[in-house]
Amino acid sequence: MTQNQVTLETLTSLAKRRGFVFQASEIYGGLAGFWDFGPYGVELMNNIKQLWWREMVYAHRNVYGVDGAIIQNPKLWKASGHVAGFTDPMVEDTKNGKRYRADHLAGVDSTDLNELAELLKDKKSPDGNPLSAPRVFNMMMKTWVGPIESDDSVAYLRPETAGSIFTNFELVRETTRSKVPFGIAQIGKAFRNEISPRDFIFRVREFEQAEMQYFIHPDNQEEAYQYWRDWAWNFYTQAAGLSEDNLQWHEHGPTERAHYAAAAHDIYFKFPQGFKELCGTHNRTDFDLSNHMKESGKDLTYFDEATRERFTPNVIESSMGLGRFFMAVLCNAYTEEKAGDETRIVLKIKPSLAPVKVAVLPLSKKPELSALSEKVYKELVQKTGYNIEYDETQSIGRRYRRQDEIGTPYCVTIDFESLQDGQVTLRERDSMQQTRIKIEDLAASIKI
RNA sequence: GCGGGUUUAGCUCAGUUGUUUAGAGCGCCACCUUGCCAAGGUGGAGGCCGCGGGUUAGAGUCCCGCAACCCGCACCA
Repeated sequence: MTQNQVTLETLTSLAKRRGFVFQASEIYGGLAGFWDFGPYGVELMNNIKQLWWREMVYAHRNVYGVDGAIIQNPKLWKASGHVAGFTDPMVEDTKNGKRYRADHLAGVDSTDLNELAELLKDKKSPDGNPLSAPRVFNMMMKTWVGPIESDDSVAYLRPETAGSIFTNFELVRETTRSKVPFGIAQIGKAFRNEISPRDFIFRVREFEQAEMQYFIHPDNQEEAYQYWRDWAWNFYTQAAGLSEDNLQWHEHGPTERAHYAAAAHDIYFKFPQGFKELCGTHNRTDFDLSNHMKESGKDLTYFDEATRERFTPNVIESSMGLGRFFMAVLCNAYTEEKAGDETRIVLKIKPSLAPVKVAVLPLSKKPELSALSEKVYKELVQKTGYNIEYDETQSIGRRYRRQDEIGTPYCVTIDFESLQDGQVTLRERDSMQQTRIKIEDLAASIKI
């Protein structure tokens, strides 16, 4: 058995062939950085979201969910630092086209193009070539609200979901009558004009995040930071079933951190292209609430009745890219093993995450078998509520392999004896073990 | 965004120095098979050869532009 030897090509090919992920607007040649989820992809993604939501929101009695708008008042992104931080002045080497941060080359912390142009006037590129004039690169996607495109109506598609959590901090606290510490969680799309989308769905321009902001007393930073780091590790290894061998910690150095973070610990996953970021636990301090107070003029401080103390809550963030997690789940599950002379491809995915839980497979297309199989199928759907598939085409072996390839944990086969004895064969994905059981015991025998 | 490579069936790929109806394996569909791990037989569907322009009597093949993907570089709040 070789596990996690999957290449990016194998993964992309499987994802398309089996209906997990398609290139967005493929018939028009696609669009760099955008992907669509197919029938099995959307099931897997929904299961992933459900798992995270359960472990994050339902498992913590002081964590609440919200679902914010993608487009917010542009002032929000000014306060969050994204208008400044996401807009980088860049210069180009005029000979070889290599691009550099103008402020880095000039050795100043400035986004003023005139100032940078002046400072870089006589500078050469690291390769000794003349530089172009500095230009602004904006990573935020722009749009216009209302039918008239003017500077007044410019808005941005959110570059991260967190923004609306901070703006709703006070409303959520009030409506849930929460005391600090408490958390607000959100799953949703975010958009960034990445310069070069890469590596399948790893680096994309439209992506989905699952993140939670935990509001705490400033004295509790260490404790909360540690708690959410441990939570993240347990989530991936226990709840999601990722192998510990495929995960490692990565602590951000001072130059790596986002503009808002005082400390950052990422978990990296062993993707086909190497160990790369899967999720992050960041200490955002009071950066966000303080800036929103400044920009909005609203008071977002918290008064602790017990200690008679007023303070600006600090924030520990737990965030993850769902597309990356999706990819990690597939990589972690992908297995090739020998079955006779053939290579069997099987996604050893956690049953709770599997896109299809059970496949009902009549051994023959004879009407009397189809009738019983349809009945078994319908009853199973009703009793379990699972996504269940019905397949009667081609040989039984082939149908098993189809289900293996999408990670279906159970197959039920119905034969002519079933008509007599009311029993069917339940086949388990990983062991390929078969057991004969009564139809009425079927639903209870399926362990997800 | 820069440099290099690639793009032909759902997938993986072959197509010679330009020439008539563009191929293979796998996959898919139908029929046969009381049939349990990609079996076999027969039949079938599926390609404007990435898109657009050009050269030519004639282009999958040569030239130009664009797009997407892959590998480096740079970028990654």
